[in-house]
Amino acid sequence: MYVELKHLRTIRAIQQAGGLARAAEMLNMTQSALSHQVAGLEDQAGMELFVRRSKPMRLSAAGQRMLRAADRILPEIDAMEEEFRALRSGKTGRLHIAIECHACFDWLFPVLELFRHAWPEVDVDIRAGLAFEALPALNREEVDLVISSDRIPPPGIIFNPLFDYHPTFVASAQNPLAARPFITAEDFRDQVLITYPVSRDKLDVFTELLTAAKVEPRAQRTAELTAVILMLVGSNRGVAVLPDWVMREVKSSADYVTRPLGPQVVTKRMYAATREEDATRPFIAHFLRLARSEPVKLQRGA
Amino acid sequence: MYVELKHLRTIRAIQQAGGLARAAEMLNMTQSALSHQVAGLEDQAGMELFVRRSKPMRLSAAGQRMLRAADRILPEIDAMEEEFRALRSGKTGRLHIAIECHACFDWLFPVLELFRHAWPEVDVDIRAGLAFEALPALNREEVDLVISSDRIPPPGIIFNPLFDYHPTFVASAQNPLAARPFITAEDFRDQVLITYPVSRDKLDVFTELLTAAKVEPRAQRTAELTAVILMLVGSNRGVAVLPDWVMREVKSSADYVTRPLGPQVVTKRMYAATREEDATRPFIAHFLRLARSEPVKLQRGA
DNA sequence: CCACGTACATGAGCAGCTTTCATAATCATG
DNA sequence: CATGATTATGAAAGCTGCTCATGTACGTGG
Repeated sequence: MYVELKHLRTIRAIQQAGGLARAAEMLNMTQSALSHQVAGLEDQAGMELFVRRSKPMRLSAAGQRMLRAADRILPEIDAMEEEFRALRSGKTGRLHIAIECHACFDWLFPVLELFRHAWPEVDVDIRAGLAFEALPALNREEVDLVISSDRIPPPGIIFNPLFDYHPTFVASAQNPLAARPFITAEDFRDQVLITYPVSRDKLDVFTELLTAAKVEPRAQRTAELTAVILMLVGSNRGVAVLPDWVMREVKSSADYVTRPLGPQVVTKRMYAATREEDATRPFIAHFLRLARSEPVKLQRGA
Repeated sequence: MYVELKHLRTIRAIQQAGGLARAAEMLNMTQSALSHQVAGLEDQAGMELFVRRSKPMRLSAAGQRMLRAADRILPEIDAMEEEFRALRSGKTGRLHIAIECHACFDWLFPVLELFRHAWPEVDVDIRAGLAFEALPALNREEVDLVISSDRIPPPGIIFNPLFDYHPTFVASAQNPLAARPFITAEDFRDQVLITYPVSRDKLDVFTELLTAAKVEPRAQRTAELTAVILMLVGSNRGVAVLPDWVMREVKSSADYVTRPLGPQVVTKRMYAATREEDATRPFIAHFLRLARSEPVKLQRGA
């Protein structure tokens, strides 16, 4: 038995039109074509789908069963086609974001909150892409946008610059390093360094400072959440290097000191990687605009 | 955009097979055919449904949306086809019953209880067909079986005999007619007659007795439920004529008397009307068997 | 780095399904 | 019983969708 949507549409049309001739008109075909089609379908089904005893042909019990399927399925198809139309016109789409940078949650949530209101039809999701390689996933269309620091863009991928930030040293006010105007690699030798639980090539403090200087901190411990890291730092259990925008709550507190990395200030750039063809889509462009303007407000507010 | 189930099957197959070539094999067609089809579908959709950057072709975001539709719709189609197979093999079907006879609930429920266990897959329903003409509904396949007393079968309809019964007079033991050995038409002149609220041509007491004798009872009042009629009779508010099988509870009570209609005993036959082609279907035949044997047990138990 | 294998795309040709046209059969009604 | 409405049927045209043959792109191992 090989059913097609065509058949379901036919069943529904005959039911609605209350007769084969009228239904044929609804479907823009001749009465003859419909008659042939119905005959074929009944052949497939192996039974009569219509009662012909009364003249305007009516659905039989089996036909009514098929109508039930039609009434459930065809609206789903219509809904899907509607979504595709919206997708084509650019009013909707999918924005699944992978972040390689733990601290980015801080500015990403406010940005997404704004985005969500502007593009309610877009399917938004975040995947804390720590477990997998985010950039290849972009190519496979498993995700649509990757938040990442500077890297070499693979072919087909564009790195859209968002904003610059300063990886900033933070310690307890009790820590001896609080006396320094800036912090150098050597200063970490005697410190417990608290970081996110990711590989060193994704941690600014290593890529920008320690790896090049071949300095190993006294110890390293990890915490998942920014708040936890700051708590540990506050109780002088260690020091950390975090992007400047997460410092806004801490700067006003007397318990903490924040210092630039030095001697020359380290500046990094945050990027949103997208597929080449997506970069100009209206809602992606809007997201990029938001992701450029909102985080700097946090940085200023710091 | 003209989607067909074929396309949904294709999407699903490519997803499951993880590639176009393997999917083509699954669907028993050449790789070329599938490639053409996918191209056509993407043309319809107006966008790429697959990512071709990585070699085994994968679903794009839009393709994943279509896969979701496929995963919802195709199982429904499979289920329907399964039902049709069962329908063809006679293991299942529909048994929507219309009853023209109020008192028939009494024996119909026990019969359906037995039937339900034997044919759990058959869709059973009762329509208290008092509001509409049941026999034409049979022809239109709105119902599949009509419980009815003797009539002239319309063409295409078979009246399957079930059992014989005696319309029986019932009155309070206080009623003067309790003294009579049998009840004649004339006896109703002074009585309040309690009946179901249906037209006289569906009431045995009229069709078999009063109409022919041109006798009008002193008054007629109606009640929907058999139990209510018996209650009214028990308190001597009137008399009634009911099928013998409903008398079983009443006969043992000293409050009631039951008497045959006379002088010669009136016998009627109950029928189950079905469409000609349905009469031999296994589950219909089984229902008929049950409807022949079970009610007589009630009659004997009376 | 080249040769080869794998995976998908493309074009031409053809078979078969679907539609149309013309007409017949059937049914309901006045 | 004639008439109009509704569905069925058969033949022929047309088009869809398939296969075959071949091309292109990508990755891989010698």
